[in-house]
Amino acid sequence: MTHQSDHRAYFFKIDTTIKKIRNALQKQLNEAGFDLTVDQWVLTDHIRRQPGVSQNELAELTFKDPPTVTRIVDLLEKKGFVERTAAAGDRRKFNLFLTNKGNELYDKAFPVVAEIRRKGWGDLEETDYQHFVRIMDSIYNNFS
Amino acid sequence: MTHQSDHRAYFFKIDTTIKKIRNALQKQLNEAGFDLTVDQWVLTDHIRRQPGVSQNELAELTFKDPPTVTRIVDLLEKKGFVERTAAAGDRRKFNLFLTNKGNELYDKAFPVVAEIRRKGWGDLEETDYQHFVRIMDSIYNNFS
DNA sequence: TCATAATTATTGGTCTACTAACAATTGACG
DNA sequence: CGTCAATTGTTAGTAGACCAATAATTATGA
Repeated sequence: MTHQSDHRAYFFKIDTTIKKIRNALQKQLNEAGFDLTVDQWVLTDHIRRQPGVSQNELAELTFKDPPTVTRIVDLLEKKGFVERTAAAGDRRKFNLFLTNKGNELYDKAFPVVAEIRRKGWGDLEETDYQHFVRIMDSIYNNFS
Repeated sequence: MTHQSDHRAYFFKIDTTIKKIRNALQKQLNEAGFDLTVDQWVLTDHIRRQPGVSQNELAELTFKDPPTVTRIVDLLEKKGFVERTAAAGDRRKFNLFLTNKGNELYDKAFPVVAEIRRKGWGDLEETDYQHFVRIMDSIYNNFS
């Protein structure tokens, strides 16, 4: 990697790619009539898979900040998809669960999200995925 | 790519990687004492390389929205790094230039940004870069 | 020419990211 | 036990991303 111009490009390329994925997913969610943002979906997905998870755990799992999680959970709660329950044995914590409405939403939205994911990966191969993971992890770890 | 779990991961991995890069770069800019965010740097960089560029051109180059560009340019102008000049022949447009202060900032900040970029790529190879570009472009184009 | 469409930039509103500061609670330790 | 530190979650403020709507200007076409 001797050419400076190539070095400059990798930040830009990752940035534009994630924007494109987000836009495509948001557009699909909107067109399918879901009252849900991409990040709200991400939290919903984690709560579904790990019922009772706390907000701090959610922050670690999603690489979001605790204040960001607070606000997204606020919105999900206001929409009636998620409920905060006092955690047994620690009055600082909440356990998060999907409501019935939240579970219904999840069941309907999941196929839409899965389809977008499949579409984005297209006909890239298993070996591509290995390259992809190795390169992304390498960049990530170079900053850790 | 038969395993669903792998499919789900690529969005997440791109998202966490770009966050990590942004955080590292912002931290370096802060520690070096620059009054500049990452996105403000991105616009500054483009204006330096293409003096007189318009805001809409900047939006296309950076994949940002015109309103976002307006607001970032507002901040750069307020800080005295950028000036808007009425475009000759089209009173709707501005031509953007770096001020002397902006050029001085650029000269000082560039090495810091370049170092972070180099650090992030680490000892990944030229062939890795080719894989990287091919895979990112493929995902991008699958949504276009 | 003149009405209409397109372009350029802006403003307003919502959502997410990040920092800093804070309250409430819990844990650690003398 | 009682003080101090750490943890959990929240609020406030700034910045950026996106959508929708708008004003001003320019381009188009009957």
